[in-house]
Amino acid sequence: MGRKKVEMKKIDNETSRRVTFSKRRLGLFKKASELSTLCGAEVAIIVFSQNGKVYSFGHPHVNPIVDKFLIQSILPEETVPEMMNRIQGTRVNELNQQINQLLSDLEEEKKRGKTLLQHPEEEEIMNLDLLQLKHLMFSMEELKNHVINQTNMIIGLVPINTASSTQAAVNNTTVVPHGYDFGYDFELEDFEFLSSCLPACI
Amino acid sequence: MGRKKVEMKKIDNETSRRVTFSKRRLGLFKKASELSTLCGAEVAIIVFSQNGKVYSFGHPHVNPIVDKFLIQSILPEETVPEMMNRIQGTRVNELNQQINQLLSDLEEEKKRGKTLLQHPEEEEIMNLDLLQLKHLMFSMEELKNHVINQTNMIIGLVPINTASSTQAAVNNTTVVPHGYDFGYDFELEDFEFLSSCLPACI
DNA sequence: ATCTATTTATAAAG
DNA sequence: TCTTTATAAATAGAT
Repeated sequence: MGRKKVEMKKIDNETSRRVTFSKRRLGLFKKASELSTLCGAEVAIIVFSQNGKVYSFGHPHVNPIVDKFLIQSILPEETVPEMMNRIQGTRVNELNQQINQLLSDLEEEKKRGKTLLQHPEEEEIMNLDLLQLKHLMFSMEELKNHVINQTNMIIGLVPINTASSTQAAVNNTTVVPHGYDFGYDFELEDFEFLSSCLPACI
Repeated sequence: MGRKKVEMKKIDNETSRRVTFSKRRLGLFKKASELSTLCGAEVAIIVFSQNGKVYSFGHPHVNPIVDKFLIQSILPEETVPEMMNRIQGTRVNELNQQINQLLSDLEEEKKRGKTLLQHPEEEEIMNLDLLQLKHLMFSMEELKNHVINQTNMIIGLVPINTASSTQAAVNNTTVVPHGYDFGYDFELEDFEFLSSCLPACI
């Protein structure tokens, strides 16, 4: 796209390499911006120059997209679009309120010496929310392991584990000591434990 | 770049929006690939379609660039290029060996009832490595808080904290209970604690 | 998916 | 670095 066709290999001349980097970086960001505007997509770009300087672009913002990507890349593929739809359509604190409601319902039921699970209709609601919580716990546990593995790799403290994010990291602290891989035959205590540790479990 | 100039607003027609998304996404990735090749840069792109489907590009790989960005965005700006240079030039396990060496040196010194700090030359080496460790601890603590805040924001459990990554997250577990913000008047135990918890401290 | 008319990006020059 | 300009590349609309 210029006076001459350029060969697709690293530009030898330092000066023209820098010039090309500047021009094309801006061009790339412009293209990303257009893609975002025209198609309603979220785009994040991270560029490190050869000198280690960082440039980033994000519409609307880089970090939320990066975080979404990290979670996305960890979750089983088929659950992701549903989860994202649910999350994006959820007002802040709405899920929190749901959990609080469930917990106080639960508390009331316990006082009456019953469980919600004895009511078929409420059982279904409960299972739905437990499934969501289970997925969240899974994603956060995996995210933690991913971050640990990647950070270790980056700082070179342990040998590179090529299958990092899908394997559990070697770590001897148990953040979620129990109730993590429960099925539908869960204990009520597990549910309370899960809810209480959600904001601090990473 | 086509038969007609297009207005820079979201394309109304669903079909042509999808077509444009496909075409331009590929174009964007191609541009990124060229930038990377021509200029020796590292480029990562994350795209979410309007339907929440994720597409990513990374040269050489997405995740290492994303992780580098997360750490980069947390560290004080002036230390980053040096740190990255040091990290990139360090063979895997080299830093680990350095730490082990320091720890065994430390053990020997303790047996003799002395500390390395009494030797000016060794003190300097020690201070350098402690500074590095301190920065690492700082970055990891901040990274953890960042991930906690962003995840909470994403899943909507707590109100959005707009200054997330630079503020400590509200969390009542203390991952690093002491020795985190130490200066040069540190305790030897702190150094051992730091080293021992590095792989598990996120 | 493939084809072109056009627009856009950009290499080289100023 | 900033502008200009000739040309390569990307792509909008059509098939």
